[in-house]
Amino acid sequence: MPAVNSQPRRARSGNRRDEAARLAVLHAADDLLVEHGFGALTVEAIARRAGVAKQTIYRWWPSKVEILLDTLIEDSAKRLPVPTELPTAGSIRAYLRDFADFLTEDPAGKCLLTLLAEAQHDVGTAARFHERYLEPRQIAEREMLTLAAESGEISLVLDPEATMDALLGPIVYCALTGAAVPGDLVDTLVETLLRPRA
Amino acid sequence: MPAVNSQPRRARSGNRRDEAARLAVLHAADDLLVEHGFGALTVEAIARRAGVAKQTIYRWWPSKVEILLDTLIEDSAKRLPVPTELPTAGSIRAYLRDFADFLTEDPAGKCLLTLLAEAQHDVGTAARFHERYLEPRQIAEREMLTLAAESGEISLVLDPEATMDALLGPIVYCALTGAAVPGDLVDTLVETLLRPRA
Amino acid sequence: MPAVNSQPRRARSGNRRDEAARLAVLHAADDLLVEHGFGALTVEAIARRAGVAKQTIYRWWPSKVEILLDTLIEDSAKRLPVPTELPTAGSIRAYLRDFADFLTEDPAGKCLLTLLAEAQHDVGTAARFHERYLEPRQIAEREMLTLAAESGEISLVLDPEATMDALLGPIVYCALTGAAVPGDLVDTLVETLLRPRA
Amino acid sequence: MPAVNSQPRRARSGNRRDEAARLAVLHAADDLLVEHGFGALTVEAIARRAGVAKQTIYRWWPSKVEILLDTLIEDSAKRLPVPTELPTAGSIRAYLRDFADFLTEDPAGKCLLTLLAEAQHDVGTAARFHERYLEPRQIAEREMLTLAAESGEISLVLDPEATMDALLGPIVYCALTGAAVPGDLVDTLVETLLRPRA
DNA sequence: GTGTAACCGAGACGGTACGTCATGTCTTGGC
DNA sequence: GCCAAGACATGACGTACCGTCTCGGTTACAC
Repeated sequence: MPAVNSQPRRARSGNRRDEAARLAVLHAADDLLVEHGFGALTVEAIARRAGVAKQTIYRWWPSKVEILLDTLIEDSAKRLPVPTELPTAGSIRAYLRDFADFLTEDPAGKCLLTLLAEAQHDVGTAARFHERYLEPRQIAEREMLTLAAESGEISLVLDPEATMDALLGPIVYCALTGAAVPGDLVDTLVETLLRPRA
Repeated sequence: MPAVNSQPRRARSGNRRDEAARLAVLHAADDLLVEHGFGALTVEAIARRAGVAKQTIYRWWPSKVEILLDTLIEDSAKRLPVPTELPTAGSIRAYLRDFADFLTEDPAGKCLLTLLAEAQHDVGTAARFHERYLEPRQIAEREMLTLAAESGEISLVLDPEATMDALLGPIVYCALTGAAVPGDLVDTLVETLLRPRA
Repeated sequence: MPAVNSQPRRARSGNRRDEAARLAVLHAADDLLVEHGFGALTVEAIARRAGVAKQTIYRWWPSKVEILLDTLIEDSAKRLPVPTELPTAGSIRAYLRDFADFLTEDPAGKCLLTLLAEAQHDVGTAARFHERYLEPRQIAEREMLTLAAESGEISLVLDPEATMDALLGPIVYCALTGAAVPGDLVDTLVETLLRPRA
Repeated sequence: MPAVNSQPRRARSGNRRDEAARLAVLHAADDLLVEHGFGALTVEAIARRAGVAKQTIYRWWPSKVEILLDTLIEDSAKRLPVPTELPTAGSIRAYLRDFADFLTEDPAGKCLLTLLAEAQHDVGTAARFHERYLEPRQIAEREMLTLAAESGEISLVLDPEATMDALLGPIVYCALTGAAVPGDLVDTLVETLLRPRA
């Protein structure tokens, strides 16, 4: 199926950026990634699938990694907001469980794992991934922990940064190795590292 | 530089496999990976660097991933043995610290991260990586925990598998994100998840 | 020497075929053939010599044989037209002498011999060589003989096809064996097989 | 079918040349040539087919061309002797007809055409082909014509060399272009160029 | 209205690497 | 010393993508 969806697509907007093309590229990239893996995610394949010229991709994205980053950032803002307003042990636990589900079930989770992987292969990817995704999220997560600690909801054993590594690390590691995240793992870590009130 | 090292190389033994070529390929692959990253790790570049014909590589390895696996398995048997003989909380903690050093400092650690990453991109790689590296190691690690628990050295809060995920996950996650592994993180996790005697 | 010649080469016309590249390939192929023989005529060498990417060759020609056919057809239309307008014994004799010179001296003659040879090695080549070069030319040659006979210029002893075989065969055979075509051979054959008027 | 024929082949003769291997190579080469064409005639394929090691071929023949030459020389001595004892117009005509049959029907004729073709591609082959096959035969053929002329059996219009070119050329040309040799062509040429007695 | 400028699809181009095949040389070990 | 077996360095094969480039065609905005 080459193009996007039914409508005539003749909304081509002259000298403005074509939003339909932008979405077609984003969806094509994600579809290819989920269906055939990163190996099949070539710019030519994306262009083919999206019904778009290769040049249109290169005009707007410096690399296919940036396409995935766009997808990831949009999707994880929607699907996985960091609870920074009055966070409690409960909302943090829920966030971690959502994160586990996101990684193992959502197409955009595949996207995150892929970018984390590609960042190991290429320093440019690593830099952009940190800059655009990882660091903003880590800042929000640390704020979440700090606020919860200040409001007395939790009591940290380690500093916020190490705590988040200890909480997220096992989830990411399970996802990377294809294992399910053990249910009581998250609970136990929350219990021992956050020491929730009461 | 065609590498190899000093000795006359005339150990090429007729219709037997050339051990010098095998080592040259392994070292060339590791060197290229460390120096220029996975992107520069092409079969042609390995052959060039090793002073070996491309066909010689394809004769013995089905893919460059398998070359890295060979390197990883040999090196991590040497550098990172799982302490399965009379394990104690101390030896387990030492193992985890060695693991963190291995990942962040050793060339072969780069190799492990690369394979873990490439396994996200390609299901074949994932299968081989699990089969040849991850599962044998996980079995040994679970045995380590079980023996230590049975001998009363430690007392597990979670089952062995989840425990290892909780211990290794943060270390791997830090390595993947380029962060140093916080020193007290390992200690705290050992303390709370293994509950060492006395 | 990447060849091409003086003009700015910026005639590359977007998504249209690059005529400069086409000519560079044709000339590179012919040059290599004449200088180093068919054995050195690899697609890679042609690409190198023409200053062109290998894929550009494969995009337009299914094989190096087809490149030679293109050269041969263009050159022999220029250098060796079949005299089909009011042919006489004299013009036919001149055609045969031109043919002998073409085979033994012209670079494109080398091309014809090479294709005739390669047609012995490969049935696909044989088919294309007949289809694109040999048959059209044979048709023209038979027409030449028929017209000359009908206008009373010559009187055939054998049918046109056998006559052409008897006339061309010795010339081709001499060229194949590296011998000069004896001067009186052509004359004698014309005399005895065409029986010119007066 | 890897090997040659039934008998145990265990006549392998220690430090003398293995005649069975020699014949196996010759036959394998000819079979491959006839069955799959010159393109499939690789040294590896010959070795495989003959059940012989590659080195055994390289030990005795400098190239696959020399293998074909061996076959051709043996076969054409048997199948196509030049009638140099009391040649007549009739025996010469018979020789030409045999030659036509040999070229178009006999496996060894395929061999001759192939060598003639390969000689166009490679100067080394051309030299060896002339030296070992073509020149000895041309000498015998000229002697045939000279003897017949001296004994008054025929009367030459052209010198012997040009005459043989004129007689053989059309036959070879027809074979090369895949055409049948017209029956009356040989007769007419014999009639006009040899002018048989009475 | 009519340039004109930026977008778009299409796709040719010079490259690099892929994985395969045949070359001719070499060495082992058996006979 | 010959042989089967087969590893080796070399280099061409034909394919897939890379990222750059021009072409022609299509709006949308400025004049």
